[in-house]
Amino acid sequence: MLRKRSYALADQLQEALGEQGYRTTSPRRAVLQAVAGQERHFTAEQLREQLPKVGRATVYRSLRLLVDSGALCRVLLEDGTLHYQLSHHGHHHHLLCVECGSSQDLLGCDIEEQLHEVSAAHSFQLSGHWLEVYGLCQDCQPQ
Amino acid sequence: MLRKRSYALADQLQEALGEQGYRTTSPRRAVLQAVAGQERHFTAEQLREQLPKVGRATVYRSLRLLVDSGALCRVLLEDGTLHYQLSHHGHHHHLLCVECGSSQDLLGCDIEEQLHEVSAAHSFQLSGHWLEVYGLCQDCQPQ
DNA sequence: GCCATTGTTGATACTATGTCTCATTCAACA
DNA sequence: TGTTGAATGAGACATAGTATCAACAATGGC
Repeated sequence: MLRKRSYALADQLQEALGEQGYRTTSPRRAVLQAVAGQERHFTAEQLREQLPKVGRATVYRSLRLLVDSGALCRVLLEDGTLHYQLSHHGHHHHLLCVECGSSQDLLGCDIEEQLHEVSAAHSFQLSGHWLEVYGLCQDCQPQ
Repeated sequence: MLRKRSYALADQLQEALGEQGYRTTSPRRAVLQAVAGQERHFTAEQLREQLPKVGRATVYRSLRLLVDSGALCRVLLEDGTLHYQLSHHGHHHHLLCVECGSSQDLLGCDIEEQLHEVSAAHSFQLSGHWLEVYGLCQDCQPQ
């Protein structure tokens, strides 16, 4: 079931890359399947460990492709390490649990709007931003 | 004038570290003076180039001390590089100009409050966050 | 199906940005 | 002034990538 979904997702990613003119190669497919099978955010090296037959450079290149195409997003953990995560929505932020490492997408928030206002007040023309939120998810809070 | 202010600032930083039980050593003083003389955010390596006689490890250790003590804050640029910057205020965020590299502190904004609300709505117990804002400062905007 | 084109791969070297180790030095205090 | 433990610095190590380039292979035209 999960596996089935992973394959479907991998195919979908593959197709998206195809539409952008990228070729379908077997290392690429392996990376996509591994990415599609991740249940939470992961590092490039973690992914690489799961793909011993794929070259390091290829793993990194594929990750970059996926980030550029919007299928993956980068997540900055509190310890400064960069992780990757499947991105189902457009631009969004993460609620990262510092205890169990889970992450929730932060939706329905008008932070952007507020940033625009504050920027305008500083005569600053906003073009982008980076936001990560750290804390404890419901399951990790003391009752 | 600037130089005078730098020295005063360096002394102030030194004193702050002293109060926390750290010793006054000459490499440390050199780092503090270099930090105090920076006009904008800088990388560890940039600082190190200005201190050829101080060991690499010492520069990094001093930077960490200053960040921990709150005198410096880390700034994540849009290209992913980590810079440091004198921190006059408590917790705050930066408006970073992607053109000229200047940065303004983001004050008078109730992002934190809003984050608390949104987190609560997700049953998430917020403990910290990281926010950087990118764009064009007033001087770099096409009139 | 075969070939030519050109994107892709992977081994490896390199870069950037730190941290760790440990023998030596030196600031602070008695 | 002597003692002691904190601090230093040279250099090894770690992490997270990027660059190079010869070899390979996916795709499209024939």
